[in-house]
Amino acid sequence: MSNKRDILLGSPLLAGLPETAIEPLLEVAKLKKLVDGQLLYSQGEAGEAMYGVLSGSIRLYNRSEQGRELLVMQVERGDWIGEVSLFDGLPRSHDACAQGPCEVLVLAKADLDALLEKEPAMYRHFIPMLCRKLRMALSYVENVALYSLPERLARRLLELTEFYGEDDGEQGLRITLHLPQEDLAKMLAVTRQAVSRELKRLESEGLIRLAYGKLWVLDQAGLQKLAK
Amino acid sequence: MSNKRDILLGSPLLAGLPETAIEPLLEVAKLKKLVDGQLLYSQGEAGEAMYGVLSGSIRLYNRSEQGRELLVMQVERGDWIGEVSLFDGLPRSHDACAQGPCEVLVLAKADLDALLEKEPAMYRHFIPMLCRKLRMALSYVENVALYSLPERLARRLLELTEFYGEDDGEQGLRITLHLPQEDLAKMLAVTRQAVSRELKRLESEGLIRLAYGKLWVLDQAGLQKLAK
DNA sequence: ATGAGTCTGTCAAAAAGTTTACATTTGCAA
DNA sequence: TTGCAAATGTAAACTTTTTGACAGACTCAT
Repeated sequence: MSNKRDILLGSPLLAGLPETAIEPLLEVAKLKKLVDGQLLYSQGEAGEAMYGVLSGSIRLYNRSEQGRELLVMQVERGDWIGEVSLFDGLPRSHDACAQGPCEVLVLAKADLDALLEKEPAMYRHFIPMLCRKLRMALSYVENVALYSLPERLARRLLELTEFYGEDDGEQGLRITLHLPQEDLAKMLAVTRQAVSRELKRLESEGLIRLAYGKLWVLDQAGLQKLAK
Repeated sequence: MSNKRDILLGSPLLAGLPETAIEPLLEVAKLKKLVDGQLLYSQGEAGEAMYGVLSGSIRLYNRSEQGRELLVMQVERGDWIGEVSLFDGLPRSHDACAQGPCEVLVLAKADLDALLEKEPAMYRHFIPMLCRKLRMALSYVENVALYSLPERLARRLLELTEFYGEDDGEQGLRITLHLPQEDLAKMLAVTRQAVSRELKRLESEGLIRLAYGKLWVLDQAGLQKLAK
């Protein structure tokens, strides 16, 4: 119990919540551990809870019947997912998979409803989150619909550098994220082969450096120019 | 003045708002008329107001530097747009253009802030709207990234039939919407020529009927099968 | 009724990305 | 250290869509 409380209070999940909401939330929320690849929920299901990521990361996928896969979002520690289905009652829009081992906080629909009933001021705290996700989705639309693969790849590498870039002593910024070309392809909605070809091209132009499972961004300005 | 009040009270814009919010809103909101094609706001600008559509429709576009255009959303009477930038303070994510003559209600940022300050319960009423837009955007992502042109076209035609389909005495449902193939192409993120080719194919298979500026859906089940 | 602007159909050449196939490299665990 | 699974590199053939170009059809306002 005290364990759950400590983890929760130490995470950014509750930042900005009114005091009066934190206590009851601590009461009802449950802790859940996920192993790598575990499915938290899947597209089409009814939404029974929302989840706060305490450690690890959760990936949201869309899958077509033909087996094509799209990696729409990676949610990190401190973020919530699954709230939309609780608000509008519609089915899950994605598969949610643990990427590596994860701990999530589970807030059941009934508990959320009760909390909101007692503390309607809490509604307000969902607005920035929804706005952020809406912008993310709209930007995804814009990118995939208006820009070619080389442009999208440059943009995505810059984004990833922003979030996961780290100076590791080598030249340039290392993108510290388990990110095989296969996954990058699923983000960009193209095949792995196409990504491989383009990455090689970027490397030959000196904009990035590649090694097995690793990627350094050497020339952000150069990528920016490609990104338009 | 009473004109504005009448229009407003007769529109679905205020549905669900608490009584205590409607009165002050009526006070501060302004009426604005737009001519066909008029730009309400444009991508990158700061958000100074949100807008409720009273009549006509507003289209949201993204444009690339290369001149490619994407028609992301068409907003109809009873819907609000532009609220996101007021909440998060970030620039407009789209160009907003009047499609045909429009009347919109203008709610300035300062007025919205004052209203929310006085009536924080109003935050709650933005949540369903944000959820709906988020789902729309996510579904757009899924479609454009996972499905081929023939599939996307079938899906879009079915959606349009849902919203704008009308029995006009002829065979099938007429899509009552000014929708040249050029615009359909901008929704689907392909060229007009590709849309023209695909529409012809659908017509030759008996799923739709085409005439200059008009389109009837003859076989929804058939489209559904194409849509996967 | 007519001319201008809008909308549609079509085609050939080019480009972009997929598919299929296979070889190689790397990291990790038994 | 060896064997396996994961990740990467490459290439030819193919498919889809774009590009650029043009002709014809339709509408509407003057």
